[in-house]
Amino acid sequence: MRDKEKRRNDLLRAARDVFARKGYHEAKIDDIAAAARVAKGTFYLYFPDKRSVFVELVDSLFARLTSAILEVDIAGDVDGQVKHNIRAIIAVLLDDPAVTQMLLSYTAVPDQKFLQKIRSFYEGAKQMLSTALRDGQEMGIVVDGDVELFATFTLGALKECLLEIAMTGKSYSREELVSELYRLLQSGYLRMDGRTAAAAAAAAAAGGGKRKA
Amino acid sequence: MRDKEKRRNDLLRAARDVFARKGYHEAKIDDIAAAARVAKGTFYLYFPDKRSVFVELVDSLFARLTSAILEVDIAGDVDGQVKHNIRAIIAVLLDDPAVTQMLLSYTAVPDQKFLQKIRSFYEGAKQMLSTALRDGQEMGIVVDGDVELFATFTLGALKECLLEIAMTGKSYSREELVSELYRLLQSGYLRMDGRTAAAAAAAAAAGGGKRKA
Amino acid sequence: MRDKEKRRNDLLRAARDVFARKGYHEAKIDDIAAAARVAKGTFYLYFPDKRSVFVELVDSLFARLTSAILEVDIAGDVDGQVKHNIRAIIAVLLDDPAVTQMLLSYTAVPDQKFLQKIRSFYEGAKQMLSTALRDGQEMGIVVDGDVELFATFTLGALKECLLEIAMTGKSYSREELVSELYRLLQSGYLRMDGRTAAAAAAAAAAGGGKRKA
Amino acid sequence: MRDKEKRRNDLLRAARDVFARKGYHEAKIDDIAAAARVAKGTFYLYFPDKRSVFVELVDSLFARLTSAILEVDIAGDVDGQVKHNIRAIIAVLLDDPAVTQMLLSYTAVPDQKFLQKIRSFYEGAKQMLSTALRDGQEMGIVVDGDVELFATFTLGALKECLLEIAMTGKSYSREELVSELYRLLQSGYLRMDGRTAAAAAAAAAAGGGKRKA
DNA sequence: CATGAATGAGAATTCATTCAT
DNA sequence: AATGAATGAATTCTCATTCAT
Repeated sequence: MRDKEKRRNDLLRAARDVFARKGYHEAKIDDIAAAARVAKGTFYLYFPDKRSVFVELVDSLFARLTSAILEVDIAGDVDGQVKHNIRAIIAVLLDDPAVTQMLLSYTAVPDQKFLQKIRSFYEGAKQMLSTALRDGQEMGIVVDGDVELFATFTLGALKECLLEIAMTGKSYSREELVSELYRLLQSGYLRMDGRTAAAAAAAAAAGGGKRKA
Repeated sequence: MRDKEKRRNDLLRAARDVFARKGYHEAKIDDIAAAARVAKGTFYLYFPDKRSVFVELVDSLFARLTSAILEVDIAGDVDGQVKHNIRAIIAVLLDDPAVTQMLLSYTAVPDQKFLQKIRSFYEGAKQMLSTALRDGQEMGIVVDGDVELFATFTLGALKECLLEIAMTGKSYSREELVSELYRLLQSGYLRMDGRTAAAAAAAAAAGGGKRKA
Repeated sequence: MRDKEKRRNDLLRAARDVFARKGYHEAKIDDIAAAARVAKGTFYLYFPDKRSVFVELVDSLFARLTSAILEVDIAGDVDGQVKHNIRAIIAVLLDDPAVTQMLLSYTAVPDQKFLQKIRSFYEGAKQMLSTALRDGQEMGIVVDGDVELFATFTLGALKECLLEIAMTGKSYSREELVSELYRLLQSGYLRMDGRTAAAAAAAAAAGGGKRKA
Repeated sequence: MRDKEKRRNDLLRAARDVFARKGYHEAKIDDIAAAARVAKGTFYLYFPDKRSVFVELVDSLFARLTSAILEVDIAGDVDGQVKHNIRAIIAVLLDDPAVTQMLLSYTAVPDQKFLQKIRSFYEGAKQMLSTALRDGQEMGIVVDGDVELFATFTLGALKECLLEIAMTGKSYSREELVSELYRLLQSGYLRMDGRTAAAAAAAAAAGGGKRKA
């Protein structure tokens, strides 16, 4: 049992490395098996096919991302909670730069169906953010304008930063990164005079907060 | 004579559509030939191999992008020039959403070498922007902080907007888009009091202005 | 008419050169047409297919060889006639080294069927020679032994000499070559005391003489 | 373990037969695989490509030929050693008539580079022989004349004999063949009065003896 | 007649997946 | 469970041949 689990993880890790290094199509089952030091056939004892390892890797990153993000409680220390979320996202993604790269760069995706899945993830994030920003506008803490454009803008900025780190291995101190990103969000399109509203928008911008009226 | 040119364009267009629809690896020569309503062999009369069509498509977008951008003359109407550049970039990319998608999403790139090329393009853009922002800091019109991070942030935002438009076909009026983007740049990390300085930084943000003094 | 003939010859010559330079399979119709400075389609106005040009080239060499060789008249100057035949063979083959190379080296033959044809040509030559040698043995001017082996030996020697000349372009003076070959034939397995018998065998060795009891 | 070796040999043998029957270009991987009763892909588990099987077949014959030939020691029983070499060459070539055919007839060679290799093999043999004959002339046991021509003549004779046997399957008793060939060499252009000198030249003619003093 | 663009059958090679050991 | 040899569908690219202009 423990052994099976271990072997499976070995394969996942091997696959992740090979995918990151060569991209999905250039990564051969032979490469993955070799990297995991097992025979090619063994791969198929743990995964039904090539596609499924890739999907599992990205899905697991999705999942970690989702569970790392805390729902923001407006009654509490919003500022801190937002920073926590940013910190958590960064931690999750930077802990797995190889998969982050796959997720963010779209590079080497198994097929159109999977690409669709990634897109809808972003689409969902964008929707959440847009809604939060629209609320912010009503509260007067977000400047007038097309909130969907604002959301796209924000998401793109975040993606690019994380992608660069994942790809170049450039190592900002995480705390530095968190505060810089936070500042950019704040001094960006936000014109806040109260911390609550700012937090609401920022939390949304961080990608995972569930708003509460 | 004219016929050959036309046939070549048919093939380019067909390839572009199939690449956009299926991604590089899923696009088979048969698909491209079928889309162009010619036999498979005909494809090879116009292109040496599959890779080269893809490269040509993206290269030509690069070229159009490069030639569309005007060098900003600080002595003149900087504001207008910057807006012109944003407008030009948008025009070029939106005129060819399929290839824009390939360029911006990195989706299914033929090989590592080509991926390198795209990356170095972005790297170059980021460098230009960073330098401009650093100068802006000296002039006091850009807030203190890591300019490379600012640059990454800005580029990502721009890419995401254009990518979304390219992929969803969402049709902002171009003028609306230009002014929103411009405003986002301005009200972002920029803290300007004179138009010249703002223009300088914004021009750089637009990706192509060469600063003078 | 004259024009058609000329164009046909241009193509034959072009094909010969390309075949000699690249071998049958590497020689493309495009190459031949280009060498003849005509369009690819034109080739097919003069030859039904690729194979047929090759066959025609070799067949024509066969024909020239056959017609160049004089039947030896035992009553006359046998010595001179034999030398004439050797001279003629050499002249024919060295005048067309490219095709000689094809014929002799078997290099790049269109298919098994054609190879068969070349083989049977040699087989015939060998049979003629064997018969002549057997007669020579009866007359006591050829040493005892396996005449077919002698014939094979002789033919091989002749082929190798001509092949080398055709391939390396080494230019013996033809007269020198004739006398050396003649001497080799004479001082080889022949042990003659009368000129008649020697002539009979030598003529046969030269490949074309029809014996007369 | 043993199985892999066996499968590899099956493929080599199958390839050899198909090459001999159809020639290099007409031999398709499908044919070879079918002859070995394996799937097409299996071929590529044992050989990187079509060319390499061909090369391996001919190279291995080269190697067997080279290792079969003993350096002639002039102090010993030269006559016997020369006969041994002739016998060895014949044994090697007749044990593998299919590959002998490929080697000797040049039939359908994979490419120009490979042709070059075969040619340089013969060129080397010719050079060795020429040198030996030149020395023989100085010793007065080889008639005056162009030694390169003599060498070419000799090599051609040898090749033709072996080729014929390989192709027709004509089965001389090997011993008969050896003595006939030896006699032909001796009673050919050689005019010897002592056995040593004769042996020296003959050894060279046999293709592999290195002369001493 | 000449042209050369178009064709598509055909070949080599790859690699995900299967399965006997 | 593990192995790795075998499979063969799938894909790219070639080039002799055709045929509309």
